[in-house]
This record gives sequence, structure tokens and C-alpha cells, in this order.
Amino acid sequence: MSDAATDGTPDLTKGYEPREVEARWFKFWSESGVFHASDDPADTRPVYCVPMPPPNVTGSLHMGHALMTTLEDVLVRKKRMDGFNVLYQPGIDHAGIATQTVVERQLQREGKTRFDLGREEFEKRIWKWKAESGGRIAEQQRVLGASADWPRSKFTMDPDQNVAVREAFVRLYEEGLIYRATRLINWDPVLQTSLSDLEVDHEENNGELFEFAYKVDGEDGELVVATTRPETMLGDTAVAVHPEDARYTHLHGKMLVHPFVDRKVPVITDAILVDMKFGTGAVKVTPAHDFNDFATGKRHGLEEINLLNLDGTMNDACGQFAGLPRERARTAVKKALDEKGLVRGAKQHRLTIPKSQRSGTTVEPMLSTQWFTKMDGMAKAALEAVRSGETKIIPEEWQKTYDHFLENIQDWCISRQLWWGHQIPAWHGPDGKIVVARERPADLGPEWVQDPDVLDTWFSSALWPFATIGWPENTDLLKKFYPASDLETGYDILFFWVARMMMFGIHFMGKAPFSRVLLHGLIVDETGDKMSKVKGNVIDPLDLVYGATFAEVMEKTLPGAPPAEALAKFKKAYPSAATMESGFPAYGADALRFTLSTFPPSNKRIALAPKRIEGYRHFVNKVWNATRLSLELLGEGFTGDTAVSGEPSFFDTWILSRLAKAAEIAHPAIDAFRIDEASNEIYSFFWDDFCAWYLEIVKPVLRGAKADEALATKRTLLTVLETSLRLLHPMMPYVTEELWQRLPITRKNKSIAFGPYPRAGVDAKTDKKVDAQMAALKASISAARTIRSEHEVHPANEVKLTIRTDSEELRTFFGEKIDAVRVLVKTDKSAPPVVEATGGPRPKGTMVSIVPHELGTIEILVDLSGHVTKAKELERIARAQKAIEKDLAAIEKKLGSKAFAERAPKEVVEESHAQKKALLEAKERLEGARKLAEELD
RNA sequence: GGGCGCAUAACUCAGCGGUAGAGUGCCACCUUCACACGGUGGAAGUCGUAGGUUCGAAUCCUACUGCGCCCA
Repeated sequence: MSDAATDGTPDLTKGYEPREVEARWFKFWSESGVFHASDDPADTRPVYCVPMPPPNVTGSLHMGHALMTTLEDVLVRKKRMDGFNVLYQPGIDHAGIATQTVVERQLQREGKTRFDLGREEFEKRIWKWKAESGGRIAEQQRVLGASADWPRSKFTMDPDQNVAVREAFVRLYEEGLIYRATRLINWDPVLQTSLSDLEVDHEENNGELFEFAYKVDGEDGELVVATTRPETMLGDTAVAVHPEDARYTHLHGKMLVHPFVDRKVPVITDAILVDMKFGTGAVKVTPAHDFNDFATGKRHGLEEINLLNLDGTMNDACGQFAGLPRERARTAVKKALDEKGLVRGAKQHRLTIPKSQRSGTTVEPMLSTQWFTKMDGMAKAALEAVRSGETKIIPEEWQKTYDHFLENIQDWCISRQLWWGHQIPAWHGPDGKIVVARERPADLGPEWVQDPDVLDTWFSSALWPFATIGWPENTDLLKKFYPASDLETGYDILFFWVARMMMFGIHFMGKAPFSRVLLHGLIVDETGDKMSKVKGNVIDPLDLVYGATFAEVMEKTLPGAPPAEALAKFKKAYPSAATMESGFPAYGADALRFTLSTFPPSNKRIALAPKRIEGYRHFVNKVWNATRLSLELLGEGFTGDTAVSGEPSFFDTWILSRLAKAAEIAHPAIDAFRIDEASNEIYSFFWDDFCAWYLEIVKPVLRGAKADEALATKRTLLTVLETSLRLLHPMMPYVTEELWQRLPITRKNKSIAFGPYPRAGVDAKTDKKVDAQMAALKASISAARTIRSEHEVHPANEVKLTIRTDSEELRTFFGEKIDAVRVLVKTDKSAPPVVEATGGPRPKGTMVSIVPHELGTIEILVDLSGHVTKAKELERIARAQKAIEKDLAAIEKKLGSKAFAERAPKEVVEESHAQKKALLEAKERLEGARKLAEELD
């Protein structure tokens, strides 16, 4: 059963090779239903549910997806190990505009437009494209190990999702929360569709403030207005001045003559619109093409004159300028004004231009009839859900942003003039009547036509947490997994998606859709710039997983550009990659995941340095090799079931204590969305404690003649290794599964994925006393090693060691642990280390190092006769003295302060005194060592 | 204009009131029978600037400088 996936595989290779292992285990997990969520009402396990943010169907995996997938998968895998019934709900978003654009471009290459095909054919064409090349991203997420319930994957255009969308639309309409209205909206003249406020970016640019004059009707005189958009003057229906502006009092109520169109323009007074200090203090009012002017027009009952055709050319209302594209109309209007002698100047001016997120073109405020969703009531409920704690936003700092958005929310323009998306379930009759229904009502005559518009893609996304699991049907799945536990996503879609899901979730389900919203940052390049095609700094995560030559990477980052140029750009964005010769090595999914797991969620910008991944690939390899060694040390016959009678050794107790500490930190850290803390803790535990100390100490014991007696140690070794793999599994699922399956244990579960995730006290217990003793041992061994290294003693050479201390307790302790000391310091086999009280003679050629300790200073004497030079020793001692003086100065300064003694907590003061005492003692010993060194040749 | 965030070793980042940490890089020695994707040791930071609070500040407060994001 469980060993199926390792059967027939070769022994562990010297280095970890991720590719083959990853493919094998993902297949195993999928086929054996490890990721399956149960909707069985009889299943009593607690549930954990994370709806995956559905990537765009047009997209391919980028670093943001990799981060999201990693973080979510860590959360999900950890809960699965905790015994939860886990639903990680995957899917793909139909991405209205983006998808339509992709297929339109395809058609363009064939010399066709969507109008040549007609709506129905065009939609078919998109589905065909989707089947062939859409949604590839889900495959890529699997490469990263995403343990989603893939067979349940949803596409936002699936028929059942369409049912949900129509249901939601009709209900909102019937409740009066969806309405149709004619108002100023954001119009994208390139894509020829409306956009919501959120789809418009405001870009700051250099422009000019252009001034021209309106002549006063029937008398001499003029009024000079300032504008950044001269062409809109064709739609001016008033000029506003401030009521208290003395400069213009004489013009109140007068009419002005429009120079191009047969129209009189009134001078009005408006304190809201006009800033006396800005420009000339007179503002032209174009209600049909500016949001502020529109509001002004409503206040004063002004006419709204639309100037634009849907494609952004000037319409018939523009007289001589009709038919001109808007950019050329501006020049033409300025020229015409000049010819009439009306131009009064132009100034450089910083201005903000609204840009379409989708097409990049300048967005035009335009009068249009659209469908809107009323937001204020739902927004209030969504605010309350977070205020009351029903839903928690983590990191907390985002709550302010969330609040601010919902407190100032505008009604949502939900209709789009596209062909790809959920068509609005409304039918227009010949007399302007509208019927909204789930299905086309049977009694409608053929003259009734369905509204051609589709809904904003985010409308269907807003239903995601419940529509994907059955709504509007009350399915078992829905009952079990709504509300979801956590939603994890990038902060950049807090408004677009999270807030809207909150609103719709509460509205339709009566409960907020998640108990926590977890937000991560944006991945940027090594210099802090956003990744973008234009900058040529995009990294495909799979290139990091599988490895790629720079030539291959460049093909994606700057296709078509000269390779050398592209590479230069790329290396500038990634200085750490500049040292790599040919490209990225195959880091493997585990290394990439682990790297992404080490950034805290508070980090808004995550600068990805490929070199950093390299460090964690080394770690994966370390895990691999530590297991190889452990398996060798355990030997053939030993298994987890082998009867063990002996007591755990001191080192066993210590490593178990450290293991417990690691679990104690990691377990709650992952739950608290501090995956970085968990990862770092496990990393240092495994490498520094387990590999560098424990394995090195235990190695000679288990390889020694008395290995049969060391069963307790074998038991500990196996326990620690097995538990470590479980600790690591959420972050690096592949290598841990591969290794875990090879351990000589009885497996209750078919996969490590079922845990349990280690907890302190269950898998191991902490022991403070042992920790402290081990610290003394480590410090002493390090001191001896430093002496060796400083004098460049060849690693193979043995040295004589003496440990001196006046603490009897420490002497006993060192006496018991002397074997470990021998191995780790590499002492002379014929002359075991001596442990004794201080004060004895110091043989010539003996180097001394001082280890301060609470129980009494420890002197480490290494006999280096034959290796030593006087100069080097003096240098080393001088360095040590300098360090001690520095510490001593700091602590003396602190203790010298009267205020410190009086006001600082007692423990802190006592601790400082103890530190000072130890430092003074160390200083004295060091001086002794210096004198001794002076005697050297 | 309003709001939020960041500035710590050469680089990428932790730490967020009690004598500065990691990875990578760098230097020295070492291919020792798990791993050179390795081992041992080492060098490297006036924690953006200026004030303040505190016995004590990288950590809290204020201002400033630089960078970034969001909203209008």
C-alpha cells in the first residue's frame, strides 16, 4: 500500500534530484485522494476551507501565483495534518476583458474582427481557445504541489456558475439593489466598454493649463477660463466663478458666446466647484465629460451635451470638429481658438490622467446608461463583520484600508459592453420596458431582446465562496464548507475581490464568507521594481523549479528583443543572478516554496533574490542527506517497533527538547499566518541542532562497536527525524514525503500528508536544564575549535585538550560527555582530554581560551606544540580582549548609572551583575593567556 | 490633497524596549567514510537623519529626508 510510490525506485542518490520525485508524488497524492474534501454529513471531522483565488484563464503562472499557492498550501496541508476535513477549492476566472482581447488579437492576425464572426461564433471561438490553451495555470500550480481538491475545480463561466450569477442578479434586482441608470461612467474608447471606478488608474503626467477667453454676449468684455482639456469646451454649458470673487461680480448672470457652436453659455456662481486661487478663477463646465462638472450641472440644472462617439471620435455635436479623434480634436480646437484670437496663454501643469487598467488608453468620463449595484447597505454590513470580529483581517494594518474603501464606496457599475461574460438576464421590450428574470420568460414575444451587455467579471468572482460549492442549491458541500475558514490573497485585490465577496457573502448567505482574510505582499524584482513585461524582469516560477538557461528565460521576459540587451536588463533587475553563468539551476518546487515561506506577511514588497532560493535548495539537500545518513546509522534491523530498554542519553534528551521547542514555535506560528517564523525555526533546528551537533555526536556512537547497546539513541534519532519531516512537510511536501516513505516505521497513514502535525509536549518535551548544559558544552567545544582554526591546524590533525573549571558540577558534566568533546574537537586518541580544577601549570605551547559561565569560568587549553606561532596567538588574544572590553564597557556604563540600579527590574540588574562578574573573570584569564603566549618563540 | 507602509552587514530579509540576527556573498583552512548543494573558523552594521519619552531605544513618540503603494 503505502510504499507503492517508492517501490522500484533506486536508493537515495548522493544529491537530491527534485524533478523525478516531484512528479511521482503528485501523481500518488492525486490518485489516492489525499486532497479530497468530504461532503458527507456523517463525517464528524472539523472542517477547514480555503477558497483559492481563481487565476485568470489567460494567465500563466507568475511569482504572485507561486507565493499565493505556497502560502495557501502550507496552511491547508498543516490543517490536513491536524486531522481536519480540508477543502482547498480551486478554479479559474473567465477574465472578461483580458480573454476577449486575447481572442480578438488572434482574429486580428487572421484579418478579422469579432463583428465579422458575430456574437455567437465569437463566443464559440473563445471556448475553443479556452479548451486549447486556457487555464494552463492550474497545471502549473500542481507542479508547485498545490493540494487543492482539483476534481472540484470551477470555471467562473461554468453553467452552474452562470445559474448562481443569474440568481444573484435577479434577487438583487428584485430587492432594488440593482438598477439601470444614465449617468457619467468611465468609458474605455479602445475596448469600447464601461469600466468600474476600480479599473481606472490615475497617472500623474506633465501637461498644460490652457487659457482662452469667452466673449460676453451683447457687450464688450470677456471671461478667461483655464482648462487641461480644451476640446471639451465644445460641450460647455456654463462657466462658473466663485460667488465671492470680486473680479467677476460684474459678470454674474451674464451670458457668454460660444465661439464654435451656436449656443449661449451662462456665467454661474458655484462655491463647491470653483477654487478662486486656481487658474483664472473661472471654470468652464462640461457636465457630460467631467465628474465634478456633472455634479455642478445637476446643482444648476445644466444641459449635458455628449461630445464623443463610442470609439472616442468627436460626434455630430462638435460641428466642424466632428469625426476627429479626441487627441486631434484638442489640437484643432486650440488652433481654431487661436485663429479667433481667443487664446490667452498656457502654463506647464502637473495633472492626473485616468488610464484604463486594461487597454492603457485614457479613460473618458461619458454619459451612458448602465446597470449599477447599490453598495451602501451591503458595505455597511461588510464593515460591521470586520468590526465585530466575525472576520479578522491579517495583517491588521489592512483593516484601515478596508474600512476606508467601504466607508467611501460608490455604486458599482456592473455592465460591460463585451461579448465574453455572463450576459445580463434582462429583456428589453419595444416600448422601453425591461423584464429581469432567471430565464427568458416564455410569454415574451420575439420583439423582446436580451440585454447585450455582460456583467463585470468581479460580479461572478464575488460569489466564489458559495457559488463554487453549490449555491443556490443548499448542497451538503455548501452546508459543510460555508463560511470558509481563511481567504488568502494579495492585498492588491482587497477591494476588487475581498470586499465584494464579503458584501455578497453576507447578503446572500447571512454570514461573512470567511473567518480570516490573510493578505500577502507583492513580489518585486531584486531592486524593488514591480515585475512587468515592459521592464523585462518577469521570472517564470517554473524556470526556478525546473531550471532554465538565460536564453530560455529571455524568451519570456523580453520576447523579440536582442538577447544580450534583454539579459543586461534582466541582470540589472537581479544583481544576484548576475553571478550565475548560464541560467537558473533546477531549484525544485520545495526550495522555491520554502523560500517563499520565509517572508513575513507584513512585508508589502517581497524582493525576490534568486540566490536566496539557492540557500534553501541547499537546505532541501541537507534534509535529504541527513536522512541518508540516519538510515545508514539506524542500520538494517532497526525499526520504529524495535523494543528499546535503555534510557535516553543526555544528547537524546537535549535534541528532543530542541525538537519540542521547534514544534512549540512552528505549530501556532502557521496557525497565526506566521509561516516565516515556523520556517526559520525549523530550519535552524534541523541544520544547526540536529545536523551540526546531534548527528555529529551520535555518528561515532552508532558506528562504534557497541552500536547494539545504543538502541535508545537509535529510537531518538528515528523519532527526531520522522518528526522533523512532519514539521517540514507543509513547506516542502515532496522531499518530506519521499523520505518519510522510506523510514523504517509502521505507517498508520498512506501519506505524511495526514500528519499529525507535531506539537510540543506530544512529540517531545522541552528540558531547560539540559538546554543550558548543552550550551556550555557547545561553547567550550567551539572555543577549542576556534583555537584550532585560528592556528590553521589541519582538520585531520589531533590535538591535546585540557578543560579547567572550579565548578565541580561542570567538571562532572564534562567528564561524562568527554567522548562527544573528543570527537568534535578531534583530540589525541592516545591522550584523552583532561578535566580538572584551575590553577595548574600551563605547559609551553598551550593555547588558552576562556568561556564565561554562570557556574564558573571554563578554561579551554589546547596544546598546539608544533603548530603555533607566537604572532598568531597574540593576535587572537588581542581580538578576544577587544571584544571583552567592549562588552565590559557597555555593561559597566549601565551598572554605573544610579537610575539603572534604582529603577530597572531586579532580575535585569542581577543579570547584569552576573554578566559583569563573568566578563571580569574572563578578562583576567585572558591576560594570563597573553602572558603565556609572550613566552612562546 | 488624504491615507498606509518601508529605510538594520555588500545583497535579500528577520528582530520591534534589556549588550545586533539569518541566508547569500566575502576571507582562511579542509575533498574527513551523509551532504563541497559540505565542514570548521573568521571579517563585516554609529540599525536613514535630528530631537523626545525611558534607568535603558534598532525597537515607543515627533519632525525631517529618501523610496514605494493606495485613495481622491
